[in-house]
Amino acid sequence: MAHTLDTVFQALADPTRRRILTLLLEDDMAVTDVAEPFEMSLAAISKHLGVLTRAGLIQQERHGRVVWCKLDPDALREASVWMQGFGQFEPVNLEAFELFLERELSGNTSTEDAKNT
Amino acid sequence: MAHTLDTVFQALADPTRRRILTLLLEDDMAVTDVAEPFEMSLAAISKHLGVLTRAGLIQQERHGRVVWCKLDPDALREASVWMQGFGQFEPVNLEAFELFLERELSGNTSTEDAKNT
DNA sequence: CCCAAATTCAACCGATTGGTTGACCATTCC
DNA sequence: GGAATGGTCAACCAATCGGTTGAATTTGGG
Repeated sequence: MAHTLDTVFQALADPTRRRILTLLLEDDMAVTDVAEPFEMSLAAISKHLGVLTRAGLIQQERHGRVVWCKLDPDALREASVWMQGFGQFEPVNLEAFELFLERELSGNTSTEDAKNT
Repeated sequence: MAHTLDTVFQALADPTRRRILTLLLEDDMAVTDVAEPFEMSLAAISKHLGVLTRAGLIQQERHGRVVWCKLDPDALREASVWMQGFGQFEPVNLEAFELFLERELSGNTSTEDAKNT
């Protein structure tokens, strides 16, 4: 359970898998149809789909001998929340940078004994 | 752009690196200070910082013999934009993010504890 | 000048990744 | 029933990953 951020980001780190996601964005598809535009084996695509499923980014559902894949943005949303937080804190970080510069200019040895000439 | 989505997501896929980012969220730090809360070698942290730098998520600046690391959310924003394409998830709320941070900082990824003797 | 500190480099290790191929289940259809 | 279709499994491969240790490099200080 609980697809972690590790698995989500790991899943997103591969261009093939991201392309699969964009495919599924348009429509739900069977595994063979997902594989069609790619130049690799069906087994490889099947593996990629497994990674995406385990990451919680898609859902797979067997109907007869066809396995349907559909997007499930839950995990994506989770990761998105995590990422957006860093954008929010940007001004804070900028302040910290100024602090750092000040420290450097004054030759303070608070963190290190970094004394400039 | 040097940092592709591949490298950004790959960088984010490791819990140690995400924890480093949350550290740098608070303040800019020297490499040794970044490494301090972790239970792995300095060289390992140095490698992680290299990955983050190459992904464009942080910037490193040498001052004397100290290398300062500061957050650079540009690449993060880039990836975030990509994810936004996947749907109209609910607007990101900061509360959820802070909850997430809390969970990560206190609960930790269980890869390591025993920070203090 | 020499030592200590800060950081990286280099070689190495086991585990994982992304891909292949061929065999193997299921299911559908004639 | 038997063959074709849809998909996964298993073994294998080279490449990368995340970590280690030890040596090297650069800088600062007495």
